[in-house]
Amino acid sequence: MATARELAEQHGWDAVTTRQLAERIEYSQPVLYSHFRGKREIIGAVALDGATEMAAALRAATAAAAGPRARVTALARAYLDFAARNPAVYDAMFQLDGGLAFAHEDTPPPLKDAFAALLETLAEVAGDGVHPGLFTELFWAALHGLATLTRAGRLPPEYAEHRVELLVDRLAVL
Amino acid sequence: MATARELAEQHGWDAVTTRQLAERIEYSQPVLYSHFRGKREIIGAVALDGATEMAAALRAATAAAAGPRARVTALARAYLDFAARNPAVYDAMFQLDGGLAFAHEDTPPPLKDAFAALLETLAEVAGDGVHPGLFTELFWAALHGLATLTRAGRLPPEYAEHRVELLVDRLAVL
DNA sequence: AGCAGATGCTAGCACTGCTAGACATCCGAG
DNA sequence: CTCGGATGTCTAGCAGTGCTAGCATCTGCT
Repeated sequence: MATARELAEQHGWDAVTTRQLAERIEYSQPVLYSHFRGKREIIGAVALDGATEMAAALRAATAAAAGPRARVTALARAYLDFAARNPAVYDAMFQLDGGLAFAHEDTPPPLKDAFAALLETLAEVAGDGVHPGLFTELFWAALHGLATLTRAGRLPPEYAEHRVELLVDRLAVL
Repeated sequence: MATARELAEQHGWDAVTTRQLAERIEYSQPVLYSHFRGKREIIGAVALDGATEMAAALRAATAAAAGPRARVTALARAYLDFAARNPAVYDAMFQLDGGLAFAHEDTPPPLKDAFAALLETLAEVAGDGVHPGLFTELFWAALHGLATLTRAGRLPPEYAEHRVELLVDRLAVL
């Protein structure tokens, strides 16, 4: 898993072939298949790992901020920062097919927890009469859009900070 | 191009192999390479085609609505509707690597025009002192996040409409 | 009639994820 | 002290991928 993640961050997921991976861990290919059902499951494992890490990063960022507005801003920045610093892991979580279930009762705990980390901070700024879960989904979608479009070169990176401020200003009810 | 799009919509982009494609158009593989430099360019061509179509769909939706609020809501619905109805084309535009340039001066006209279609309607609700382009980028990112996360099964589809309403309520200044 | 360019094909390369079957090695029962 | 089975690993190979080199054929101009 660690090697897959490392390889993906260095040369992109395209470079993470079973042969490359096997060579790096100094085993032959079939050994991989006695630990994972296939490449998809390797991606899924990296994704779960990343989800745990992201949840921790989000909580650390919000804990260090005082007041609802500062917390939400810190949350958004931490999210986008995580996506920018760990593009391969972010891809494994949300872009690639890791065979993971979302928004079901059988969603793996790390994923649920990452969503919970968002919810904890966002619930207090959802506004009256707005379901916190729904608000979190919307806020998350906006962050996800910013993260993916920016990294894919679809949005110029210069004004990233302005977009975050606008996002918090408009979405959060303070 | 039409065959590639058809095949992608029916069985996903994974099924769009040069062999499959060649067989469907009743030619051999190498013929594809005398029209396109590679598979990437085929995806790019489908993407450009889709961008033109999307721009038209967005303009048609907003033209039929009266008042800023109705226009923005119609725009958002039309965008998400397009993504839901043409998942393969949407993927070609924003998810896959079609070798297209974004946010540069050499961005292909259809892509610029699709962004312009968003800008036309969103500029009037950006709010005072907010750059219309920046606002459009943020709104677009939110829509993109909703579209991709919903289709990937990351967001439950039941409350899609509520999310759109919340998005318009919060982001647009009316 | 003969040539040139366009147009298409067959065959093949290097790569992908994945698997069957053989081979070693070790551990515990008799 | 032997030996059967479990365990772990490997080599070799399959079917499929994007892409290309090189050869055939057909068309239209001179």
